[in-house]
Amino acid sequence: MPLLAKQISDLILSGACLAQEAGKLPSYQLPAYIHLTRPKRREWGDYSSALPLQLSKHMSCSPIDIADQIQNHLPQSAMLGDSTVSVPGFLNITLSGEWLCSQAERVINEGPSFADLEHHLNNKAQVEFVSANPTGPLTVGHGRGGVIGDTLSNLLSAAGYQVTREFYYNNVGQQMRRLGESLKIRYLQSLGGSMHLSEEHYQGEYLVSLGAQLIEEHSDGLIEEDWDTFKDIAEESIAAKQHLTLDRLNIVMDVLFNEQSLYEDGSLDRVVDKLRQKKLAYDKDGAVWFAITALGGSDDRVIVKSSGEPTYRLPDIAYHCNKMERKFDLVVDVLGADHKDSFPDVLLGVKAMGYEVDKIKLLMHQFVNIKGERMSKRSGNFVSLDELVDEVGADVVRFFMLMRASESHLEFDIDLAREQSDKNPVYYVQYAHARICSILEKAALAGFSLEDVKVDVLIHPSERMLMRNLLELSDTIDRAVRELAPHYLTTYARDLASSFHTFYSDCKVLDADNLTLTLARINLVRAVRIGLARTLDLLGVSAPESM
RNA sequence: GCCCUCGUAGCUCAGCGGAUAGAGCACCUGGUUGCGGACUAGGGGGUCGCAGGUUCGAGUCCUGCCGAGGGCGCCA
Repeated sequence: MPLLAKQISDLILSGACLAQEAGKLPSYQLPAYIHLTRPKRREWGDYSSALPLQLSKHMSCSPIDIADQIQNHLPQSAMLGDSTVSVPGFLNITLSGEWLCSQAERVINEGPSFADLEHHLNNKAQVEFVSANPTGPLTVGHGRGGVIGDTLSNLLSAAGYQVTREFYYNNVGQQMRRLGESLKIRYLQSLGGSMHLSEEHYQGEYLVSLGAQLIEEHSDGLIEEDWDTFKDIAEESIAAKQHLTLDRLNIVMDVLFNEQSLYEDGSLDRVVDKLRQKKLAYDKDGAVWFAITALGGSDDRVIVKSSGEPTYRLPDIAYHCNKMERKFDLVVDVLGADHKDSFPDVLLGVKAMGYEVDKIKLLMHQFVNIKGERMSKRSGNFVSLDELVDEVGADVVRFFMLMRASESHLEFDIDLAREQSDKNPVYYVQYAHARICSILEKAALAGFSLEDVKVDVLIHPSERMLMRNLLELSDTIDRAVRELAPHYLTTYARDLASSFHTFYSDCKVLDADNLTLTLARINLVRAVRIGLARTLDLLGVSAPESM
């Protein structure tokens, strides 16, 4: 179905256009789309437009006159209930209550996809997220990126995109060497050796237990192996555990892309060669530099060290070129605040390689604080994502991670989430769903026939508000996709649940004395259940039938 | 020092250039001889960090300053 806001916008623009044709308004190029606001006061209707205020200067008319003329020329429409003009020049639209409630039938017929969009039906999107290196367990910060990326992917799918969820990891370079060394030292320590980790090494307990595990499996048979062998063992073990953690959060990747493959297929050399051809790469101090300043960037950067090893920038550029080769219409990098600074350099590199970089978007997210303490992987003293899921459960983690705008810091009070879990917003939403299920179960037992339902009996303000909120799911998906802002979904979920709870206390659904009203309300509730379940599904949160 | 993000109620935070700035928690007062009280109705509580600017209109856009976090490596 077309977006609610778009339909209203079209109505108002038609009215303005018709007024112009009738000579009641001066000719002036109208915008293709007008922004609507949701007024705070009920007498201002469901939607307001400030178009008359914006046109006033260009048309040399008073805003009120313009609003009056548009109102007089609004075309007939089933969805249009009432319109008013208010000072200083707003045009207010009230949706038809009967039309609103008639939409319940449509939602029921269309099912969970009722709010899906068709804007991007033949488009391909790729979302890269988490992208943790295989050097330790996932942190709560990775969890935030994971939930943001996965939910955004769900939203893109709902908007019509064919989505690829992708996880990129660096499995070459210095840090992997340190990982291998760290594990070897832990292994030797378990055998009674007196070697110690340096500050550069990974201190986490997970390598201690992995070292001990190696002794069970190989006894002292690995003593002669070098760090590279231990690196392979650690990488495989840690990566597997990371994906088990993601599984617990309902996050499953489509593609695991590793840095090593870019070395093996010659991608890195191709980037360097091409940059050299374009005079955008040069040699200095034994290293190869990327001439970022020549492209308008701040500083030139090394892409191949004097040791012959690439820095992370080169594979990052090659990887994004690879994404471009795969012909995605939209590429989203979900990055933590600590990694986002490299993004402009990568774009410059990809652009220099001859690709259109407009398709590549950044979704940056700030860190997560647990009880005010920042977590660090190297320190070995952190709350892992697994521990967080252990404490509060996957549903709460997913919902909480999306309650804040990505660019805001997120304070996750683990004690509060655990102790006062009754008051968690996620339960509020889930409770609404469970309540609905309970009602529908009773209705099913009563054996109502839903053949011939009259919707014009749904006249209570709580009923129309509930229906309006339900229909706004499409608009919410649209906006979340346009702005890459998956957190709009949690706000929407709370609003819809709140509308339902209000409706529930105002309107008794199963009323033995009024069959017509009962049937209409059952249908309304069935539609709301579909919308609520769909919203939770997009969030990756379960929709329990009882709790 | 330079760059990025944030600064809104006691706390945690929403807020799509529009009207009298909202929610949850906390505090206070009401509501089921009723479909799930994990609910609901209401109340108190605000110099939207500060100062300028753009605009008919700024919490929202621009500039400067202050504060918090992050980044500024031949680490990723």
